[in-house]
Amino acid sequence: MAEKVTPRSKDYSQWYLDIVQHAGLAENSDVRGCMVIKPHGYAIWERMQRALDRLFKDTGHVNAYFPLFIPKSFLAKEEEMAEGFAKECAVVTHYRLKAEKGKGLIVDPEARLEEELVVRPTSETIIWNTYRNWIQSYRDLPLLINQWCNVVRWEMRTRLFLRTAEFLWQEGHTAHATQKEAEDEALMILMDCYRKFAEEWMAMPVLTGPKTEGQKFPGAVYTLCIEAMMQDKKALQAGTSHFLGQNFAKAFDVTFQDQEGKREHAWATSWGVSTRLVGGLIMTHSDDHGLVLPPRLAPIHVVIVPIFRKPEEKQATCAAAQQLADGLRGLPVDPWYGYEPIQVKIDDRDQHQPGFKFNEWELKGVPIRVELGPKDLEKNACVLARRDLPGKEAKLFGVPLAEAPAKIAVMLKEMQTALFDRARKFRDDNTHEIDSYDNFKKKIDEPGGFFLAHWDGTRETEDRVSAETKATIRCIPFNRAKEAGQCMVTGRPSAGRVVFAKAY
RNA sequence: CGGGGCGUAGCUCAGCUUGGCUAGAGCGCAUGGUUUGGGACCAUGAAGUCGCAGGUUCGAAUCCUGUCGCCCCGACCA
Repeated sequence: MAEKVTPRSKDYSQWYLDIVQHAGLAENSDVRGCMVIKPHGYAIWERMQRALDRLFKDTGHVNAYFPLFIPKSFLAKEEEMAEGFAKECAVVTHYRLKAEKGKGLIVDPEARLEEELVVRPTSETIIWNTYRNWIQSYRDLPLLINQWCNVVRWEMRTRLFLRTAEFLWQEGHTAHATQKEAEDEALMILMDCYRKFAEEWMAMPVLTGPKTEGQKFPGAVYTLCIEAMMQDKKALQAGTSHFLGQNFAKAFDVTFQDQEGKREHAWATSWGVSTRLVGGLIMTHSDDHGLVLPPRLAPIHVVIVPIFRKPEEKQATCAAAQQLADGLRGLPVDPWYGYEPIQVKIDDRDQHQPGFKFNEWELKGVPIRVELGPKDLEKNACVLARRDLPGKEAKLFGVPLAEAPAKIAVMLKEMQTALFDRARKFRDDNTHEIDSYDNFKKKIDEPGGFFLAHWDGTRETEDRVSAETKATIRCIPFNRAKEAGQCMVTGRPSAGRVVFAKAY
């Protein structure tokens, strides 16, 4: 058997690249650092978008669109942000090319922009500059806006989905009349949208809590995050929600009159998740056979492989497959599947043998495979295989065709739960309390994982750990035990344990 | 940006050390036939500016210089 996927145990990075390539998710483009998202990868992102968009809408947000280009002076207005993003901005300096004999196209030196434009690395500045005109009164608040777009951050080192120079994301930007309302918003987005989406749709368990001062978003008062553990036990920041205080309102002079007629600066939040989630999805569930997709995000839920050799067998099995597909599509539409009927594919290609098809659909991560051959038809039955339970042993034989649609619907839900439970067990099994820094240094690489340790709360200590071990504080979990202790590095008092890990 | 590795057909790679005649293989692809319950087989065929640009040479995939890109490690990074 020609194995296409490098086993995780042999080379985790190569395994990841193999999955991305062989499942047809994305490839590197000829533009440095920029990827082409292929149809199967984009379909997953579309399903993520749809679920997230619904969560945002259900919590009162609306979509809008702001420009790709940001005047350099806007970016400069919020000092922390300017500093944070300066090193990774693409800049537009000219607005015209010209054809020159022998040289082809050259940048027209006559066409220099009066003010250079930055390709958005994030849109707080252009949006708050716009909000100045939109916000006059407390009656204009809250303003709850999201946008789906691309952003560019000129990264030194890129990895498909996980870190690319251009990526797709959503960024929410809200304005509020009070500090409390803005803080509630940042928390609500984190817990009711991001955590909920990660756990219930992606089946990816996440820790929730604030970042440390050193890890927060430039321009934020504080940053909340969802943080997940990948199968190599490294952490992935999967989403962030920022309380921005009045920093941007002040930088862009956004004020409103409150009920007493007083002028106040508006309070802000911003929050985002990106195509990085696709990388997280891969690294949470997939195995050495290929991609494993949680049913709620799978572009195809069920593939039916009719098995035949003679034309009359093809005719019979394909007809049965069609009938089964109709049965599945005819199930009551359940928002659980992503706001549309179950997606079914019949693979009736006759240039490939069934075994080939089984492997191919496993590589692509289709949650349920139905095998339907002459022997099954004799019994009016089919064979069901769940993607996360590989091997012949796990197949369900002799499932009556009449019962298959209902059975498959149940299996999809069971698989979703099983993936989440397995991922959570993996994370919990690889999360350790630790009190000795020497011990920590020994264990951070092998076995690795999340380490719950006391920390004195200082930037210096965090930087020292980072410099000495490459591990960072991923999050100060909301649900940590109330347990005073001593910093594992300095021995100074600590209010509770934080999560140290190596991260993507 | 520093260290290392690699760029030859869509993919994986051989050939390079020691320059030479028509640049190869496997997979994939096309056509025909036999097959078909876990990656079938036979036959025929299409497909490569040897990453790019210079240079050395009678002659460069092969040697030299430069350059671009990818991968790994570091630095950097929400």
